[in-house]
Amino acid sequence: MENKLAVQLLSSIAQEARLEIFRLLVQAGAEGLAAGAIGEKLKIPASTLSFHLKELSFAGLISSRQVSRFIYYSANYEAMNGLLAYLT
Amino acid sequence: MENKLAVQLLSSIAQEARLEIFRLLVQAGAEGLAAGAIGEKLKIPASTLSFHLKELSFAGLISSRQVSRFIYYSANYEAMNGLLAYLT
DNA sequence: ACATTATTTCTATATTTATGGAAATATAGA
DNA sequence: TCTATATTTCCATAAATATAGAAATAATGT
Repeated sequence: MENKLAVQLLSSIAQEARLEIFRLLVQAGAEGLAAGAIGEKLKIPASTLSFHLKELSFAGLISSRQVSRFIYYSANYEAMNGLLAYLT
Repeated sequence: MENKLAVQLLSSIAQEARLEIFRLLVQAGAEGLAAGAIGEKLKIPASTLSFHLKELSFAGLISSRQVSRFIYYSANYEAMNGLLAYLT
């Protein structure tokens, strides 16, 4: 992994809301959680949440899939493991 | 470890210059490196470097000790390990 | 087609963080 | 004490990031 990529991954979770979101998604497991459920659980306004989800997605730490009108987000363990490996 | 503390640690290395500094100090081992040597190696102006070193110190990721006119900085492995543990 | 619900994009604004020159401070040798 | 060198603090400025309301888009069932 390269420095810049590592910084991107780190930046994406170096933020309270995003770290909470990520950890919540880790707990949620493979099925993940719909955006609305995340926002409700963490009390984050929809547009703010969307901004953070985009950041995490862009960094590759989470992925999403559409289920009817909902968009389910789930944690990407591999990306996180890659980061941990780089830091060690 | 608590969320806010983790964010603080993450923020301190979620920055290109600081991640480079930290990694350089990990390589340097227990003896560490003087501020000037770090700045020279990484081509960072003194005042900018000082700012970043303060950030890393504040987060507890590095520590410093004075040796004559030099200030040697070294990596704090424990802090990093604590962070990694939290993220896993 | 319409109404409903979920999510995102747009936009402005606020806040935080980074940068580096100049001046100040600290340490030590002559 | 004077001088040289190392590092930090001060300061202004620039750049990046976060926030959230309002409007737009998307998906679905009726």
